Amino acid sequence: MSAKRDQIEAVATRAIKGSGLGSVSFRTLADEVGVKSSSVHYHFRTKDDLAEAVIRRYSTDFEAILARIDSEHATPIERLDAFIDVYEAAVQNGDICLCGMMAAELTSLDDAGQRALRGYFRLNEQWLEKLFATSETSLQGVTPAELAQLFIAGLQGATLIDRAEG
Amino acid sequence: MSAKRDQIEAVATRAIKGSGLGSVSFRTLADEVGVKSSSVHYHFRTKDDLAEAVIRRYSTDFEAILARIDSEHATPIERLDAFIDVYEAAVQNGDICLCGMMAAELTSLDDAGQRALRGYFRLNEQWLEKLFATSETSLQGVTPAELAQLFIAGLQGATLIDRAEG
DNA sequence: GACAATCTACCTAGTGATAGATAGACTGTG
DNA sequence: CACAGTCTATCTATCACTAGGTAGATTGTC
Repeated sequence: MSAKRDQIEAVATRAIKGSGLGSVSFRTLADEVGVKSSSVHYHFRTKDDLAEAVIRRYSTDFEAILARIDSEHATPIERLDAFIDVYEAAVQNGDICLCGMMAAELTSLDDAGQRALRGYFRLNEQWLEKLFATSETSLQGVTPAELAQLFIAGLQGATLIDRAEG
Repeated sequence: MSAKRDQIEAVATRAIKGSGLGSVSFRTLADEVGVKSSSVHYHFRTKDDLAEAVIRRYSTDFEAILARIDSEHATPIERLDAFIDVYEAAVQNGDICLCGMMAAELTSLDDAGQRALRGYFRLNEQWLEKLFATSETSLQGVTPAELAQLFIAGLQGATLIDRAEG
């Protein structure tokens, strides 16, 4: 895993968060990193490859964050607080979840990209679902799975709309 | 307001809902309507103009829906149900809120477009806020305005993620 | 020398946008 | 009524530019 490849992924991630995959080109990417566009193609054969790699990286990074939360906090409530803090910190930072951004561009992703994106949301949901299941809190008739879905939907929607409204 | 212009707006709206403003071109739009791209430019001088017009139209259409809900339903609970039904029907229909879609593309909109988009979300929030304010239900320490924001964030996020997960 | 990484130089296809022309409907005036 | 002028809506043709992608030469390092 070369350093340049990492750098390209990082720059691409930031750019996509800012204005979506559609407005990120091999040329602008290359310029920012300081190489030629063909060099970007060397590391990521197609734009679909780039998109998938960026989602995968984001997903595994997030997985690590969840693991850290689990190890640092014991109770469900503390863990949930820590989870929300991650999203809130991003919003405060003017940052948007990469995958929330790309959910809007879903149809312009190839199969592998769509699968990777689904993986990220499932990762979120399953973690939250386990959390809600172990918690004694139970709202009338709402399953932990439903609650988990509701939760990330709220968070993702909030980050998007927050930026639109300021 | 010519019929062709209306038709172009309608086709553009559907296309943007499907895959965003970025993947809608004057040419594809023109082909679908059955005219030349220059004729689309006649009605909408720039792409920014087109985007703004589409958002405005969507917004006023939605305003009419809210007015109808107000006139057809008396109690806050019934009105809220009717509101949710609108979003749920859209999701069931494989449809995504135009403005939720464009919230992701916010930065590629010009000032007028961004203002129009903000207008849509404010329209939603203010309607919901008034609804929650008149309702006797009050969660501990949550203002009607906050509740309204939470609510559309959840709905918007849900429509986006629903499509990603199926 | 082999291999990884980067370059130069190019291609094809598509973009938003503009210029200039034209057919037909509308409008005001003598 | 008739005619001149004007407006609407569309066309053809083209612009300058950017997109993703590719072939082949060059460089540097083990």
